[in-house]
Amino acid sequence: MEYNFKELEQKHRENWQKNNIYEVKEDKNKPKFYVLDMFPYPSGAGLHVGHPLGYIASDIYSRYKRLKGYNVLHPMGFDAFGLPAEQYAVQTGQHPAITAEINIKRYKEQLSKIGFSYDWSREVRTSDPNYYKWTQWTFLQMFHHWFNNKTQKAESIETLISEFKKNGNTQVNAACNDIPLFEAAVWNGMEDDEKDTILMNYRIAYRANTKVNWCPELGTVLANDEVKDGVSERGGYTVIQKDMMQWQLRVTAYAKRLLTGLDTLDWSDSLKEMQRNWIGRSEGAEMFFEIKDEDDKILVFTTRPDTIFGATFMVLAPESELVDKLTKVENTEEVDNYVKRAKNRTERERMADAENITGVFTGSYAVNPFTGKDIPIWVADYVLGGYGTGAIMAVPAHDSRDYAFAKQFNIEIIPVVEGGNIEKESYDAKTGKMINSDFLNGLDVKDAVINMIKEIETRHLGKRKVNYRLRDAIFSRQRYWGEPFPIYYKDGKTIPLKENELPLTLPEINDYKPTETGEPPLKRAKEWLYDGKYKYELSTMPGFAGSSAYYLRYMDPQNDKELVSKEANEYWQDVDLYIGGTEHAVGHLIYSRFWNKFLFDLGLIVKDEPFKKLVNQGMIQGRSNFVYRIKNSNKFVSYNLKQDFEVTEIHVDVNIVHNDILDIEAFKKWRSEYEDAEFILEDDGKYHCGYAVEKMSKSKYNVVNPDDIIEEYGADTLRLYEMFLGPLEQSKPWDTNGIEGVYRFLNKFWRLFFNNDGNFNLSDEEPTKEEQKIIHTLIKKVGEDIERFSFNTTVAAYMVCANDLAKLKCRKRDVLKNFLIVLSPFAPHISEELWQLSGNSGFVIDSGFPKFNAAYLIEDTLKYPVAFNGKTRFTLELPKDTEKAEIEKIVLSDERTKKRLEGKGIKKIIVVPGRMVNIVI
RNA sequence: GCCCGGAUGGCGGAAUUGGUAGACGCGCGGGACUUAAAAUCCCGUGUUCAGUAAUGAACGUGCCGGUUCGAUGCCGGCUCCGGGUACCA
Repeated sequence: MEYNFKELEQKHRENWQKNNIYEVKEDKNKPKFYVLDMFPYPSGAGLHVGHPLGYIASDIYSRYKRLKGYNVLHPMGFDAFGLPAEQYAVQTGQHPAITAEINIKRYKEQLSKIGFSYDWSREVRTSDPNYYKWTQWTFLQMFHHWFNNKTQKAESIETLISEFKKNGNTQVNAACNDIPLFEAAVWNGMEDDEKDTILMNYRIAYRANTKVNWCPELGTVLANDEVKDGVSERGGYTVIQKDMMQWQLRVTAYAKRLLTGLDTLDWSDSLKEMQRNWIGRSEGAEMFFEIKDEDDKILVFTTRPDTIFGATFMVLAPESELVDKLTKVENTEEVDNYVKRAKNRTERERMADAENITGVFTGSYAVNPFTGKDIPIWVADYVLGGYGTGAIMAVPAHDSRDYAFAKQFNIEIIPVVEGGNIEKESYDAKTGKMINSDFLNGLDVKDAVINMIKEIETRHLGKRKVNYRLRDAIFSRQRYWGEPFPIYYKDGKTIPLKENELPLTLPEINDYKPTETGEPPLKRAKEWLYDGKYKYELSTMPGFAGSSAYYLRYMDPQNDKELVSKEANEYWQDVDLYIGGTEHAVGHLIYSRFWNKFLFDLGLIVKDEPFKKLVNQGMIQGRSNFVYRIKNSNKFVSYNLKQDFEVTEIHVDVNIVHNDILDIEAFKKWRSEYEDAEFILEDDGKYHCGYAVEKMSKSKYNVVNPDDIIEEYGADTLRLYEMFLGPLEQSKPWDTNGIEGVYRFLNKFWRLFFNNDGNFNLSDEEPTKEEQKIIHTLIKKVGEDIERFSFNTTVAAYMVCANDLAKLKCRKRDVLKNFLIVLSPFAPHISEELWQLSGNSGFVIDSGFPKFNAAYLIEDTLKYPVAFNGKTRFTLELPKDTEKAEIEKIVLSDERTKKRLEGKGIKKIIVVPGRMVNIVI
């Protein structure tokens, strides 16, 4: 019987589905295990061979855990809101819901062929009103809560109101916007809309004026993580800074918890580091500098309070409110021009221009509170409005940017830390002894910082302060294809919908472009009003809204009363294993953690962190092939002969190249222009192509479609080969050439179950000791390797085992049963077929992982490598329990040792029992 | 610039704790079976040198240096590649 993968794979997939074997329910008798993939955004292009890598890995782990007796939750769904479907809608007028539906269908088709063990009954789609009802609901909760810094928790806005009634806001320590203090009497005397305005400054979901990344081409704002190098991540369009009224989420309130929480997670160091950098905690002091002859003060943040004695000037960001106040009449024109120019520049221009040092003097002076000296106040764009206080004290001797500025404008440079040579450059290191610094002189930098902060606090100049780089998340998008805000506006007031009014569904419109006046597309929905009268919020939520809590929804996807029921959440708790790409390191993975912590504060879920362990699969790169056309001709020269000609390198479709040999006939048919192409071949009569590893993309003709691989080799081969390519977390190129190897292995494995006449035939004989050793080595290795996500070596172990058993012509039922079970996480179809042919009942996934028996692996003898000066020269087989002295004796009496020792004395001999022998001569 | 990874045969990669470097697979070379091909099976395959040969020797994990009886792995200094991030005070 042949290994007919096509037939058997389809048969079993249908059978699995018919029997719902991947559906799971809460089961208190079994330990739970939750394995999650980052759900895909279904694009029009479909899957290429790089996409399923992580899905295959998580599927293997899920199946393995299930074999080990766990109740495994392994769901899949679709992130269906988003920009590409909307842009397609703008171009063609096709409703994005239709585009999304088509793409999802295609994705599901492709995914289903790979044989994943998803519980599709739990599928979620972010664009489904029954799903986004809960996205809107969570938003409302954020609207109704504030963050108490004292308890480090979100609390109901009602607690805040009753506190205002009693004491005003004087004793409240909240994560909030800048707001003046007021007493209870003032609060109680306010009109309702005044109160609303005040409260808006405290809400976790709040609406405020802020500087945003505005992308004119896309007609929408973007979050910081959606902007890369000053252009939009999607599309690469210019992004400018603009002030706008926007909904925002107070992620910054959670900065501390987001940071400390990282220590409890089993994530890669690089990923944690990325999050730490993004959160950007820096410790220092905030302090005031008095203005000379004025009543005003400048508040600055510094991480180097120890260097205040070297602060010889101050710099304001062009955006700073102080600029106008502090600019002297005679400097007004110059400063205004400078500020105007700075404001009109895009992020990108500012970055490109970073080496150009610019700035203008305001005419005002501040007083250095420690030296008493007057120091000039400048405006320069190297100080950012959005970080710290938008103003700095500049210490040119110990900050490279201040140094460059001082050199440019001839400002005094006073060294206050011993170390560098400030003639040439600033000395930025935080080590050395203080000088020129009065009471700090002689102290180390570390101690000087502590002493200085103490002094600043005693003299009431300022206080210790921790600053974060993290910004609140801008939550409005001026687009159509997203979740509507459950908010309407009435008489200037912002009113949330009630829970029973959810979901607020997206209305139909006839044109998906922004309006002529630049308002969001929802403006076109004329009849879309609350109670027929009041305007809804017209912007929609960003992409990360729907993906921030989908892992909770999978626990209880059909619940229409709650986001997730208490029972379901208490059972499934959190994600034990999350697999996905690193591109979400600072976007989705920060927002999700924030979202989760918020829901945790409300007591709705039991875990503070959503993703216990996270594994980032590496990118699968493309492997492109090239042909070389001789210039001004239609003649192509083979790779190794091309140096004799002037040639153009041309990408050629990898699907018509095999082992870098071009299929010339297929090439001629590929493009009409190549129909009459001529070729200069090598001695072997073949055309050899060049190759390069680059990103997989259509334009490089190196895209490989998993459907084609499955058609030719089957899903099991695809699954094994994707894992065999290399370590999961590493980037590696896809090269279809190697796939024959795993395909051969599966055929070999198949043949183990058949006799010479090709009939299925297993023997019920007792396995020999040798056979037991082979299979138990495999059982041990597979368990260990899967646990540490070393899937490429697992595949190697299967091959070794199959080779060994084939050599022994072993057809023992006992042995092969274990083999097919341990293979089943990687190759579920073939395993299922052989499981059933072997006469077993049920499905292989419920068979239970075989128990490893160490007794079969015990050896009577050990092979000792004998090394001379650390280089192994021969090996010696000795009984396992040979004593150290005995080993030494045997080694020394060996002929080969004697030969090596001729004329030389032994300096030392090292014997490590059970390991090796090393002789130093 | 800063932070985090990485570099091993012609290629993808293995070596789990400092103990036989190159598992497994691809490719390549040779052979068996076959009228032939495919499939399958067997042998060889890091480099260099010596030898008719069996075999033997030297070198070898990006580079330079160190620790150690012993280093792909640890330490110091570089080079190159990938990723992240940036006038963040």
